[in-house]
Amino acid sequence: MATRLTTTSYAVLGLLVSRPHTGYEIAQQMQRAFDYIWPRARSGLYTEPKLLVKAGLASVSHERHGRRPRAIYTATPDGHRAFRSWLATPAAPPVIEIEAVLRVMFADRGTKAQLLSALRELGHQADELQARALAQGAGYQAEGELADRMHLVATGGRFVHEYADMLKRYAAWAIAEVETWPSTGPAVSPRGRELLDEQLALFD
Amino acid sequence: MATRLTTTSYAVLGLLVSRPHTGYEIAQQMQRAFDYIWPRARSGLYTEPKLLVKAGLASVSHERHGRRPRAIYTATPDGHRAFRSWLATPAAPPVIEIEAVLRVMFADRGTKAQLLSALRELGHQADELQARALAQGAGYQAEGELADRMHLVATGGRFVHEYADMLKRYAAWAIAEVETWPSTGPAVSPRGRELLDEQLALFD
DNA sequence: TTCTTCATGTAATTAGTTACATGATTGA
DNA sequence: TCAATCATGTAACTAATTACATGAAGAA
Repeated sequence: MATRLTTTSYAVLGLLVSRPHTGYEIAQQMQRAFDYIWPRARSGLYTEPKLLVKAGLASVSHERHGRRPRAIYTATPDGHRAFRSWLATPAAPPVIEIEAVLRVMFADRGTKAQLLSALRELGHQADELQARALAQGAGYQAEGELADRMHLVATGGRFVHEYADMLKRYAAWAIAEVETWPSTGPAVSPRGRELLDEQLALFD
Repeated sequence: MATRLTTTSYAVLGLLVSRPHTGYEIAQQMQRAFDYIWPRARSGLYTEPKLLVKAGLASVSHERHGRRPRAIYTATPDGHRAFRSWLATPAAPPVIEIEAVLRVMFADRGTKAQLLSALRELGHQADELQARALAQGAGYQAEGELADRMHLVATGGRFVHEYADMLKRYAAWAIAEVETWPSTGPAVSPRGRELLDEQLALFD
């Protein structure tokens, strides 16, 4: 029976706990608020609330939107309870996927120019991320709906900012470092030893 | 025909390009070197090289290990070419999944203690990550096999270090911030406005 | 001999994505 | 009335995970 709920399910349930949402509103909120730290494809978000209904954690009512049906989901008392007990469980550890760094590790198979370009790209992506997050933060300043959750939005938003900043700093550092190499090949290996030692020395 | 290769496939191909690997060695290397930035379940890594063979990018030879068969994979000339042209393509943008921050955003549904505990947990996870990465870095100092790729390993390793450091700083900051709140509820909303303004001011 | 760790995979399942399709609303 | 954008989903596919199973080697 009740197939185990995922973190994504709980994120959606969390939205329904505060007020009823249509499918579209769920998709929108998930992207606006969580896309930076819990990215999911929009289309999949339409199916999540159905699972919650099947599990008894949400209820649907169907309205019409012109001639189209539209579903409105609300958390049931069971849903409220389930969400509260989820908050008491340990959180999944952080996960990252950074292809640019994978390319760093394989850079000796390619050219220095390719490596630099991957790193510059990473820097740009971080810039954009930070800009988007900033624009959104500014947007929240205006709105009333989130007024009493602003401390939480801001505390979450700070993470995104710090993260993007870290990416930028790393990209800049790596670019400067690689610039000093004659190539990505084994010729630079004395520098490799230095780098490694330097890094281990960051601890004491 | 040839189903499109994933980044994971190319990571495995990258290993085969430098020398032949058994399935076990592939799994081991992927975990040792890439688990921090490109995590994949061990068992799945055994099937990746089969796809490469099917695509003509690798070849297998079968040895016996006692009575058990064991496959040894090597990149074909096509495989070398394919890997080189992959290096010329743009890298996928970075992706993160940080459940702890999701819990921050929903913290008004739970207790302050729960939020603090999620944040402390994040801090510990970052500590462990950094410790593991450090131990591994130290391991590389000894070995000879990687000597001529040390500059790359160190440059990639630096990322992991910076990333873990960022997590630790954020967790510490957020804990200190939340400690000043009477609760996670809406009562603290003036502080919310301050936090947001502060954040927007980080740009100028 | 037995335990542990190293080594080698397969089968079943699932969470999530891509691609597709189309209705409704609003403003020019 | 046309274009753009807002809104609402479904179907097919796939990358990846979990769970399972077991042989080989070395140490005690």
